Amino acid sequence: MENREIADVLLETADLMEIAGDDSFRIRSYRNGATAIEGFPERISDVLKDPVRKVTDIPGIGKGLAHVLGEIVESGSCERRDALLQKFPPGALEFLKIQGLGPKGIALIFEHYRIGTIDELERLCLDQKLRALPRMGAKLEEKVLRSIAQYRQRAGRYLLSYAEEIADELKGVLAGPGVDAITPAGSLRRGKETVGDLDLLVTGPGAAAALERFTSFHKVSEVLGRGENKASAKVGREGLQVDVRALPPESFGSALQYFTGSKDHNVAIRTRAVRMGLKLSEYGLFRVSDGAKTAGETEAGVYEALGLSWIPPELRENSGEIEAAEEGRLPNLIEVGQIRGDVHMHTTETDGRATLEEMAEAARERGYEYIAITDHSKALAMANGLDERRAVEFARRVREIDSKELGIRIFSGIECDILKDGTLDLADDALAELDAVIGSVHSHMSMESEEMTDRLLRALECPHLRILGHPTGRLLLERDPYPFDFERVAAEAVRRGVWLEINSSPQRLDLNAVHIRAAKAMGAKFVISTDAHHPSHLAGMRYGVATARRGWLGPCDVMNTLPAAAFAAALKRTI
DNA sequence: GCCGTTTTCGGCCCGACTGTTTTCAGTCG
Repeated sequence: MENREIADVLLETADLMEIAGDDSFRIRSYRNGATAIEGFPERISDVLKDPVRKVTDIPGIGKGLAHVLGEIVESGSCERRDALLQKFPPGALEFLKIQGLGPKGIALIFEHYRIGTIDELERLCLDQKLRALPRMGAKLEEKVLRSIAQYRQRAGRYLLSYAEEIADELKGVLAGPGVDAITPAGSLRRGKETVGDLDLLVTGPGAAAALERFTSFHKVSEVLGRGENKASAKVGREGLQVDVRALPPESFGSALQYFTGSKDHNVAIRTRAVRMGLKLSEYGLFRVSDGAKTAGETEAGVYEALGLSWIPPELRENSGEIEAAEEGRLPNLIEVGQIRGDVHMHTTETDGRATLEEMAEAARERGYEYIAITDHSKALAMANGLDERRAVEFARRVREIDSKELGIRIFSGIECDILKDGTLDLADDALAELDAVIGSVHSHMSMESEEMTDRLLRALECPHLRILGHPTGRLLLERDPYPFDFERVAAEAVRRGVWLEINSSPQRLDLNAVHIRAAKAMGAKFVISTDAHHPSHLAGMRYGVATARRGWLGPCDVMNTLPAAAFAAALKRTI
């Protein structure tokens, strides 16, 4: 059992405990324990097996949780969770994802109505029965209905990072004698921020045996179908659908092209083929006149036969890439290796889980030339945000460490809250002391579009602001972006020389590809950063880079591809 | 439930908004 899965059980238990009204500090301990386990470098199940090791040596794990961990590794659940699942209907945990309903509200609903599904909750709102309960009213019913609609929209989708995790695990399962290659296709290959299902292509004489291993994999919860060339199954606790296809080498290229999509891209490509007297399917590219096969072994060969240069998967959305490929003007896309520094990260000074030194060391190991330490500002009280005095003091410490030559340049910075009125959370003279100021919205997100636009425009007026952090505030599968006039804000950012962040956190990926491309057209500059709260998060850079590629960005558009000295100079430049 | 220690239990992060009240609980970040 992976640490991540153990952590999920703990988090789920904590959620249930919250509905049950358990002690809030005990609940927090469960959450803290989950965080500790998720970030732990070794497998907890191995540590548990080792008679010499003690899980209680992990900070945040005491006697109580050690016992719970044993139960989880043993059975996949724990007594407390099972008891709570008995007490509440199975849909209880889903209810927590509905905005406006918290644990107290859910408990109250369960007390009065026997419901257990989102559908029944919707019925309750439509029948105006929620308002009969204390402290609930018409507005809440509306809010819940709106939220249910959003919830349904994202149901059945998974974060890119999660799909990648499952894909990596399945690669290990599928690998074996006679298996030449295992290639993920679909939206995972295109680097889309969320993924509906997973397509894995297997080639080689051992492919049939690989399908067998797949369907008997212990994390498969339900086999949906199993034929000679294809197997489908639901995998993992979340039930992600995975299709594994065995392919002959002669049609690998056309199959990869076909299963990578997107649908729109493929429709356009096939239409193009028809116009050329060809027919494209997953089995190959064929001449209509005599049925002869003209391509199919490699993907590049398929595109070439259609008069196109090979199109990077991230661009395949039928949004101009085919024309560009035809005219030989596909963009030179940015690559992960071109990023020279991560310029948005947190430390234990606020809500990060590693020290400044640990983060710097991890960044150095990744081969970065520089980083910026950007902890939170005071408005984010729950994160122990920095006030002016602490911010300046911390910047001094950062500079001291920097001068000690850790083998990496460290810029002092802050992720400063953009307050409700658009002013920044810290005074100008304090911000002036810092190398890199990111401005981000973390509160008052339900403003009207006009007000939010004004707020962001006002923030851009601050002369010290260098980067607009996660500009739309979305949380994937959780919270929609706040509404604002993106064009106006991007134009103003360009005018003032403020860079737009592409936040690589897999829960954010903010800006999205569409905004990136629009902003680039307006002349915007970007940074791609991870918002890391732990050394392990630094690896998330690839998601941001994938998103940037989907937005057609090249290395020249991204400031943190600059060498340290040039980046430092760019930080200083003011309009 | 964890931690730290003043070794045996007290402290653990909190401010602000929202919709519901008629003084504030619940939710959110």
